[in-house]
Amino acid sequence: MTGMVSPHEPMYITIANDLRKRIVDGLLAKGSKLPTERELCDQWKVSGITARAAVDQLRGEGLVETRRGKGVYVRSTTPLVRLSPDRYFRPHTQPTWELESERAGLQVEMRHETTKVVAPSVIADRLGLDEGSAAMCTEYVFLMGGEPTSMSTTWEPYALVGGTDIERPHEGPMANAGVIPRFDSMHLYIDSVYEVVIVRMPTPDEARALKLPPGVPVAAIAQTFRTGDRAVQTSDIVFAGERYELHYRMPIPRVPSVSIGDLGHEDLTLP
Amino acid sequence: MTGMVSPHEPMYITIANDLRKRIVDGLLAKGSKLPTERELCDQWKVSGITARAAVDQLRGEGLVETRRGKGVYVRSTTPLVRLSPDRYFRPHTQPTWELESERAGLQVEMRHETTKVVAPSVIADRLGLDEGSAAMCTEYVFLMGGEPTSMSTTWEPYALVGGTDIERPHEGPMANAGVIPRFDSMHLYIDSVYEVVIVRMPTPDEARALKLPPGVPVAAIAQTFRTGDRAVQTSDIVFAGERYELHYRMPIPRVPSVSIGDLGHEDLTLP
DNA sequence: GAGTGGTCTAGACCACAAG
DNA sequence: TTGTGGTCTAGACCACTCC
Repeated sequence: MTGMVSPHEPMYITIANDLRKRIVDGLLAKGSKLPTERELCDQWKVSGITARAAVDQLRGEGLVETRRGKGVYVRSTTPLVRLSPDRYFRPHTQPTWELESERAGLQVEMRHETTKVVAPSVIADRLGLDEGSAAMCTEYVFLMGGEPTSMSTTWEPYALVGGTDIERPHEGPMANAGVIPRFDSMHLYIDSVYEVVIVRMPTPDEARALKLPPGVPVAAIAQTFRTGDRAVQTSDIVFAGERYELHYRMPIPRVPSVSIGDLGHEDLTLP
Repeated sequence: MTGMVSPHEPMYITIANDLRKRIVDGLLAKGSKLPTERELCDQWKVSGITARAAVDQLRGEGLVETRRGKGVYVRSTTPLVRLSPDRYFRPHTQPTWELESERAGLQVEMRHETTKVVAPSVIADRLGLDEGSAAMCTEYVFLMGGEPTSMSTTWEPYALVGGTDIERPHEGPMANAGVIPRFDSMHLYIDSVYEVVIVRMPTPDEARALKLPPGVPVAAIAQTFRTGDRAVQTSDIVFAGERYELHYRMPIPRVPSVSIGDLGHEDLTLP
């Protein structure tokens, strides 16, 4: 009686396919409003729950976003920020996040809080510290255009920074400088960074902190800066998916195992 | 009469919170079965659709997986495969995917098909070719333990490989060798790889091809191999999220802009 | 107040898995 | 055959947004 389009294809899939086609074909532009659920009920002769299932389907694909009391809107999926491959090169007077966000033309804000803690065991492991060692821990929330887009937690060995000018990343003469010039000022010259990226759905806490609509994934990065074999800083970083592009450029040595070494992978526990 | 836990908290959220706690506390182990929807209805005195909403919530968080006719099961979220930072180093007689999957102790299978095509404009752009240039295009599906885990499409300029021993990546003397030794054999020595990673939800096509349960995100990578400034191969790669860890190790030059160059980011259109 | 999405009821039938 | 999740009905009330 309704569509009966194809046997075995649920009605809500049919409706979702129709809406998706209109989105990818550009008939429904980025930011535009979809038919209301009640309009879908009338047009397709289905119950509210079926119309809703169609919208849920598209939301799960990250194509649309629902706004209570307003409607359903086509999401913009264009990444806002490029994390460039030269993000760790010197000169590096501005921290990475600030450079990158300004490149995207967005107002930038950072909230942070530094405390002295006992390093959690996975962190002690990443920093090459003994169990129970102290570390300076800084928690960050980054906002772009007023919206939170990433959060991270950074640990530095207290044995390295305790009692120095850079004990707290955002105080003293190197306040707000990036990690590289901060350690440069201690004559600890960072020469490599190791990153492990995984893709997953956010925890409810992360979804709340990053104001992620349902169905939006995140990239979680475990990052460690080293000078030689010594780890000087490690971080757990969570990015709102679809807002960031991560760029990597890696040289490929002409002969086996030069310069970067052949240390194999690292075992990093991810957030 | 039911839980009445807190005002304003929807019942399905309360149920989802309870189930999530039992999962993260380990009371419900990886792979174990959750209460059936009907059991949840009885235990919480709610209708089926509410019990279902709770399960949908956890599925959207990637915590559980539904199997029709069987039940709801706690997903294992441990990544199966590490893509190591030395994955592009020489010697490189085995292709990357094979090395990495075997490292994970899984049987590996690759399906591929190579055709000569006119390079799509975004691909021509990435390869530095004129519009309408020909390219050799290979489509891959990779399976681990019988399950598809990633898919990719690779393009190489026909002007470079056409009529040579390596025109088709899986035929001839260098059949099934990795991209680096293949081009080595042509005296084209690849010296850098550029990768752009984004995180997003799969398209319905991708979800079907990779057999992804609803709510599982993917990593999409645009990858280009170069010898000097000349691009010799570019790929669009899609990984099932939570099955891969991407590892990167990058040297940080002691002085600005050495060795790797300071070419800035690249504009790569992502799949 | 009118319109929107969010939650919910109390059922029903279907498709699939397993004994 | 029984039990599971998947889809669906025809309503209802609530919370939020905008006028």
